[in-house]
Amino acid sequence: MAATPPQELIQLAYVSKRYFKDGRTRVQIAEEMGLSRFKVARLIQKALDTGVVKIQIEVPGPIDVDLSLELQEKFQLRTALVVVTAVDTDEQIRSALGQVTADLLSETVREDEVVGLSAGRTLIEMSQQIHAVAHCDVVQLTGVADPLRERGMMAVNRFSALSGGELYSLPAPLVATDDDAAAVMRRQPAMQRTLKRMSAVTKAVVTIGSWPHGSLLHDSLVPSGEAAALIAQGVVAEIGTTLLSAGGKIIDTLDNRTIGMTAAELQAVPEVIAVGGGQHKLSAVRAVLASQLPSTLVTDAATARALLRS
Amino acid sequence: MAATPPQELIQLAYVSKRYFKDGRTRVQIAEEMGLSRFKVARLIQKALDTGVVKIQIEVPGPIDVDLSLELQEKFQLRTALVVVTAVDTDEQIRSALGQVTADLLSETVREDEVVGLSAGRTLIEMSQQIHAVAHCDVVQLTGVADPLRERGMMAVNRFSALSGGELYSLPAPLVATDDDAAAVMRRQPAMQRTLKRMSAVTKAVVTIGSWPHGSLLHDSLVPSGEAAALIAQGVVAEIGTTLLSAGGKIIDTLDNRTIGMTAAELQAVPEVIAVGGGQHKLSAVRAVLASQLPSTLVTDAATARALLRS
DNA sequence: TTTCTGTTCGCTCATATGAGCACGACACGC
DNA sequence: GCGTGTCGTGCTCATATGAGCGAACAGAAA
Repeated sequence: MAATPPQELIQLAYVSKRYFKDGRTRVQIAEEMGLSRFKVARLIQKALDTGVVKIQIEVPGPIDVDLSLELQEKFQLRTALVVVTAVDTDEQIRSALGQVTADLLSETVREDEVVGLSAGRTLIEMSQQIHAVAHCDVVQLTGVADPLRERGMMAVNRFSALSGGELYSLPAPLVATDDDAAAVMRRQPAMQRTLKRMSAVTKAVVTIGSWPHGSLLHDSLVPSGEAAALIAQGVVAEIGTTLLSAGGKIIDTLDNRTIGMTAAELQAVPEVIAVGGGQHKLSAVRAVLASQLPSTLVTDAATARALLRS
Repeated sequence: MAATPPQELIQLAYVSKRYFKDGRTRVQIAEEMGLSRFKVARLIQKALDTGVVKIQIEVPGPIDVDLSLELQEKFQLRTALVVVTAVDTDEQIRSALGQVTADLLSETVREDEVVGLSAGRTLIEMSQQIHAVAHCDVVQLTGVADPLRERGMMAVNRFSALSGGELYSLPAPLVATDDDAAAVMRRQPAMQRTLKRMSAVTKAVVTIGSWPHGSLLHDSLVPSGEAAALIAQGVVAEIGTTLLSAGGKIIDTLDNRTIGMTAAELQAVPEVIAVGGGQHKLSAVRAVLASQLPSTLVTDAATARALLRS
């Protein structure tokens, strides 16, 4: 095909500018230039076809829209958010996921919702990045993992302070030494208040833990040597206090000893936002998606691509 | 203003993609997404406003559209073509001007027009670059300048060969030694045929000569020592065989001795394309524009910018 | 020449679109 | 409690737009 000659290029460019930049209608441009509106329409079409006018869609910020939409489609999610990071260290990824989750919550939390937060480093990150959120109650969904120590309740504390609503905290370990200990703790009035509130949660934000590496629950069990048995049972992931097999099946072995929202309660939450990504979390994220528990996923680009390949 | 949150960004990007890339109508998108068409319209508007959708207009090839349009506007030209060159040597500029002029003529010359060409290096360049043109007669508008020697008639010869029409050549010097010599030459039948055809020219392509440096006519007069007197009379430019003052006034001192299209005939041509640019031609181009003779100008970016500044 | 074919143009008419308006939700101040 | 301003929303209706059509023309083939 022949190159478009210069005089016509000028005309294409001029018409395009009037139309796209200046927002005139085709009719106005036609009158102005003494052409028929059809001619103008064809010029605009030609400008589009020949590449004189380029339309690019690009979101500001660290979201990869294409990946997000593909994930959303493939896994039947209400929303998927794929975060792009400059470097792929776990540190960076966690920070970026936290930022995006913070924005997501600022955006979606409505007045007087009941927001549930699990404990985890990514959500601590989130709580540091969030700057505004509607007035809402905050429910701590899981007990505090030993490795986090005093930082364990940071996320709910900060978030609740910001939201100005009621805080339902869970001052207890993530997992108790045995069933009885768990039962005792659950009976404490402070606990009861929070546990009862679980069923009112409208939006749960849970981090994805990867077994065996990258799970706070796993790490809490290692000292007592119990982790191996669960791995043998096929646990590859946790979401909140719920353990999952590679196929996304719920593994309830530990349920009586964990303190936090139950799998059944989680399933009843209208909006479950699962957050997780990074090098070694791929199969955990896959399991979580297979479980159908989350309606929204926040993850990183590398993980997203790997999920789409499989 | 707050940054647009991620979930909304996804929506903006998705709607934009459907609309701009996939060409769906707003109504279709609205149905597909379960929104009102007004909502979709507002999302698209927001995408435009926030810069999620960027529309850039950029012509392929060496034309600067903005400068061209500004020139066109400022000097009331039918068309202005501003050529962008990688390097600003006269050599490069001449080649680029030739190329663009070639494309321009390929585009605009209609069947059975009568095209007039002046002699000059830029038009020789043009004749080498042009590959197709409608069938038309070609009239040589000026005699041959001594410095060009045998290349003087190259442009008309090549152009005419390509067009397949009649060639009206002017095998004579650009300027004769005196009025009588000019009259004698003009009376030759071959000349008469061409000179009579001048009034039929529908499209004249003339190069802009700059006095004192960059003019074939000037250089032809230097040996006989006559150039100085004309410069003293204020000649700063020539277009074809017509001399111009800085204000664009026609200086007719030499008219009886030059062989070629007269100023009056040039004024009568419906479309006069003036071609010229390069370092030292600025004031000549300015004079030519002031003369109101050309309806189209082909020049380089540096000259265009200088013209717009003044 | 005639005929065929492809291109460009401007038309009609159904549909899409924009401007402006009215309504309801909500937050704020008295 | 009650205005009152500001949103976000979807409406109406006049206008802009796209799809598809036939006329006009040019170049190629017969």
